[in-house]
Amino acid sequence: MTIKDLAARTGYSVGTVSRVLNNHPHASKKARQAIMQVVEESGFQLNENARQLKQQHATSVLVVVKGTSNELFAELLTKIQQLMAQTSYPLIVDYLDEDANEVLRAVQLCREKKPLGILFLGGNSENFCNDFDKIDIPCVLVTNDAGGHVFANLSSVSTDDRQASRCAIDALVAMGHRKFAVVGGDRERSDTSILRYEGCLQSFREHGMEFDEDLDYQGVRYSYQDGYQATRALLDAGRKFTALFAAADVMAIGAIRALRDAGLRVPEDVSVMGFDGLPLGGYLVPQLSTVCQSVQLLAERSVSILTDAIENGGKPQKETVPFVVMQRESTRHIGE
Amino acid sequence: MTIKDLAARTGYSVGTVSRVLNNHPHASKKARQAIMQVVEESGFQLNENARQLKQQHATSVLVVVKGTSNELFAELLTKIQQLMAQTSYPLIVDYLDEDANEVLRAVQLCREKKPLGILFLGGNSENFCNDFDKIDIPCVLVTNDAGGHVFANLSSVSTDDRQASRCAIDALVAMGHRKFAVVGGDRERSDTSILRYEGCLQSFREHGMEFDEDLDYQGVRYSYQDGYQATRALLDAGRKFTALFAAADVMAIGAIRALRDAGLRVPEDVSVMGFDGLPLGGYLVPQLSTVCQSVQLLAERSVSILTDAIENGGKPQKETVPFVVMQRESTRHIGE
DNA sequence: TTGTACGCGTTATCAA
DNA sequence: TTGATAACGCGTACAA
Repeated sequence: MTIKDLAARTGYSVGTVSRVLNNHPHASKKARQAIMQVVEESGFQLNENARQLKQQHATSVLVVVKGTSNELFAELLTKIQQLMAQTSYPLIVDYLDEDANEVLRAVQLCREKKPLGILFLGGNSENFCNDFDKIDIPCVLVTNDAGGHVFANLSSVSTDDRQASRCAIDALVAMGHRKFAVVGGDRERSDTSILRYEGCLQSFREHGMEFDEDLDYQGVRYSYQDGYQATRALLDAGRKFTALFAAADVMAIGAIRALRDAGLRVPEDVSVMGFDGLPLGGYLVPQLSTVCQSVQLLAERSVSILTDAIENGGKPQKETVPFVVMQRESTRHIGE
Repeated sequence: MTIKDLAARTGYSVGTVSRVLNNHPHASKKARQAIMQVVEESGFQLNENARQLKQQHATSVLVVVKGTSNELFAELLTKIQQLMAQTSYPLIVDYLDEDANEVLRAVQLCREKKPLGILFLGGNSENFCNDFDKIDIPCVLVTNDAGGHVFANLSSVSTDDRQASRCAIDALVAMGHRKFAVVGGDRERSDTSILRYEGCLQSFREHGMEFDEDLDYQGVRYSYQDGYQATRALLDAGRKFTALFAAADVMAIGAIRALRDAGLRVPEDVSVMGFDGLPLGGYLVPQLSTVCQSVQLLAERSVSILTDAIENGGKPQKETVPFVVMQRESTRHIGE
């Protein structure tokens, strides 16, 4: 079934059929009705390949997800899909390994799929520096700040990671904690990890607290297992701390298990604070105290900025969305 | 950059260029070298749209994922991606809402993307009955049994859900439990839920135990929240039980929290057994006892069966993969 | 308002 | 082994 058949069946020409199908002007009401009638009946659909070959670009929006088992991104993606469902842009989702180069992948996908815009869920600054100039469609970096870049087609929507982790530490300090351990990401390669770490340091400094950057920090991957092992390493090294800050909820969960395996109770012996605000955290025993990112806002603003850029050539925005430090059961006040 | 340019640059014709690019015979070594040389230099890539328009089908495999926040499927997908990366088939992943019709969606995607085969992660028997005859490419239903269907292009790879949940209950009975509650899925609409429930009933019957199908069973969605609320409902209704079986780990986690909020300890007061074997379960306090599905085997067999069907016209298979009942910390022996 | 005809980049058929 | 050329299904300038 092609527009040719459709033309034959309705007595109109392919030109008219095409115009009707694309809602172009210059088609009579009568033609419109007659053609749409047959379309409904037959469930006809335009051939996307022919269409894109002709138009030289798709009508779709691409989502590049970095890291394949990331709860936060999964949630974000769900929200984004809901929002995009209200537009006419089909969504193409592409998953990458955590340490793959998302920008090069995007360049390739641009050639293949010719999307109208790209949403990056996670990303590495270095990759953007090196190769983003090869991309010329509107893009939004979600959960990462693009502040350092000057590209005319790159926006970003993120939580202020530095500020957020600083607040988290501040909150723990306010509860009387003075000795900390931090389980975070790779300080060399992950922008997010660097910012969250810097936030910690800033708070430590302001409160005049000691922190051994090598011994009290563990830079690992964002996973249950790495959170577990990092905490174990801290304990094995004999580090003493009353509070542990994990730069992601999944690591916090691994950390809690490691503490418990070492005979320590949470929060009685050690307070644990996570980062992200995954729904899961609210069902754990103890409920996880955490820095809650607003998935809703992150998704809404990203989609809004991207569609605006696509449709109206909107200028790139660098936005930050609010966060909340949630004190639940895995942290507690300790005596002076 | 098109094959025309490539032809011009190398002095050969588009025909020869196309043959070289597709590894067809009848192209001289010399031509091959000259052309590939320029391809390397320029990073040329064939236009996928033109290609598929001409060939009338893509070279890709489609994965239809039912339910957008399903940990098990997320894991499965990761494994599948790894396995497929070793083949030449690009993967197209499509997510659906839990109660959308995956078969109709697949029919639509077949028209749009013309894939070589489809992997269904989750699916509803009824939908397959009604509309699967509209699909004529090889398909594999993963985690669900297609035993009831006779389609010549539908395989399945799954855990024997009935048997598995029966074993889970058997294990709890062996630990001395006699009063049960079950938090499962919708018995009306989800095949998996029905099978897991039937497995429970079978074990109850064999051990001559009482179970009130209406009062001791909660049919809800597979989520933390629904697990929590279902358990709460059981407690509010005054049901007494020493063991709770949840048909999914996520529900078990919600259940444990609900028990604890009601002042009950796990496993001292109530033993809780989940289903799926998510990695997360091993890091919880208490570690979750569960029926562990083999994600590895599920993925391997599915991919293997699908590629065999695509490449060699292999006949449809209905396979079952082994499971393990893992006794960890959320279940315990109780006295007679 | 409608119809005709060309070209998008590729593959495949047929001659050479 | 190669080259010319006709499709594939669609959008659109141009003509009517």
